[in-house]
Amino acid sequence: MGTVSKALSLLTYFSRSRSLIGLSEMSRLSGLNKATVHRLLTELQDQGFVEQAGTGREYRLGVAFLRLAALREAAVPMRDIAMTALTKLAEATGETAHISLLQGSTLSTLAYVYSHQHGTRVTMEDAEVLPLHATSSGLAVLGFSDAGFVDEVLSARLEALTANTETNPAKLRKILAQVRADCMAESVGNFEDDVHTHAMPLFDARQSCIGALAIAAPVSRMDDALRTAIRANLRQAALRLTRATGGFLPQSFNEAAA
Amino acid sequence: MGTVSKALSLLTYFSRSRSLIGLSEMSRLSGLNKATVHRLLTELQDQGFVEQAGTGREYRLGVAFLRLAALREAAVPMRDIAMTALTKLAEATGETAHISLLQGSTLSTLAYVYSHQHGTRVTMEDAEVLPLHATSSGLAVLGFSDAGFVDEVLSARLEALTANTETNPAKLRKILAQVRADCMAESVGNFEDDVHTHAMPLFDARQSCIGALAIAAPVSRMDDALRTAIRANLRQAALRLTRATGGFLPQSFNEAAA
DNA sequence: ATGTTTTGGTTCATTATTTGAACCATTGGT
DNA sequence: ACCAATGGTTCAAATAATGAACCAAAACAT
Repeated sequence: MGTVSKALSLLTYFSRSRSLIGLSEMSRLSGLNKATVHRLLTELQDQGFVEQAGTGREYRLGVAFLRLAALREAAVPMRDIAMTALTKLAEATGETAHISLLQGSTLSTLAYVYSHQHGTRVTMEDAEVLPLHATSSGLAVLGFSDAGFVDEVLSARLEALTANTETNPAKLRKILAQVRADCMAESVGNFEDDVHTHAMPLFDARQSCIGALAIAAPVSRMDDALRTAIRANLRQAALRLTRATGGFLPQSFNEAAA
Repeated sequence: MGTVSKALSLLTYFSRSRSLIGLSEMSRLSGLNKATVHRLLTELQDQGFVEQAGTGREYRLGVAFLRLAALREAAVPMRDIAMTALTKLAEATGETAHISLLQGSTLSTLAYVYSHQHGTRVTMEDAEVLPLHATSSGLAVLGFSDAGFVDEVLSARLEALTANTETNPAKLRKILAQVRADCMAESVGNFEDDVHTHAMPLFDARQSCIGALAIAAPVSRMDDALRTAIRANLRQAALRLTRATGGFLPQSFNEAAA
């Protein structure tokens, strides 16, 4: 594994619940020698990608990400376009709309918008990590990812997060076939009880799946009319979002959507 | 120079006006061999830090920055806090408020807020690059940066952007001494004609200066009352912003501010 | 107060990775 | 049709990275 890849992979150990990581802890998480981790983190720190904070001089993500994210948004206003799409989706459906991006073998929530039409709603958190096998967003992504990646994900230990979570790889493959046929994933109580979600994949300029757009609603509100509205609005919004951010739909998606 | 540093330094060549860079172009900009650049960019691409787009398969910043910026904001909501501070500053002063972060030897605009109290205003652009020697933000940063960095900046070729731009290193050092005494930088027509700006430095958890908070107004509106209001509001907002994002003021700043 | 464990950090002989001149196929310009 | 520039690849030689062993300080347990 290249040195640059090693350094960048250290960044993936940061999460919402683990925003500060010490040197020894990072060594344990990554399996790399403490001296190696120290050197890699020092190079990341010199360029502002991590910084030290906290009492024990733990590391956290640095301000370079804010800067470069702003630069990336100036070039491809993906988050801005996503916020517009999410707002419209939330208004049109009355439910929570969110977008997440692929990070390794998980999804990271980029943004979400709540609807205020009801007294209850499905809640999200910034940068929340979503598993691939147990969410509609994850299934949408897997449905349009290359076979090697799907194999890798399905051969890992799949955690049952609710009584409903599907963890049988053969059954998941069948679900993925359906996702490909529908160009949409649907999930009921797989990740959280009483939550019914729909998701569609998003693609980049090279037709690679990079994330998903999703709508989450309480099961109790999901009648046929709501489901039809969600499916129609989500389809339109996801296709528009991929195109608006300079992405292209893969052939397999186009064929199934026809 | 370490391999990781080399790879990350490639990212700094992207700018608002140069969001797509081809392999050969990046080789010329960085002075690195084309094969080396290709390998470094490939490793960055594998982790989502750059992606290929455009007709000639040029590279641009990737979606990983959006994801990790969201994660960083979840941990230290600096941009969120900054937007609140900028909004208040713009309202309190009636002028354009903005925040920029240090990137190498320049500043990168992170966010800005306009006031709508007047028919005219100083305008900004997302991710706009600001020079250090010719802006109040830059002078604020230099005033509270280590001597080696100041030497490096002042020994480079300093561009005269207006007839007013100070480019004499000895004079600039005198200006920096004044910035340190005032804990604030002030600049009239140095970067743009007819624009009067004030800026204060922002610090990180290790007391390093990482950027500046600034207010820009047309020269024609800058009377004593406005100047006093700007200075008071800016001082309060900058100190609060450093503290709210877990930063600490360096000793030199505390002594001068007393 | 003392001893133990764990931490962040450093060193340098050894090992692994990176480098870049030379090359190739394709695209763009004249 | 020819030339220039592009993105991309190869692999012997060169350079950087590695990690076991070590250190001082801090945290923890008694």
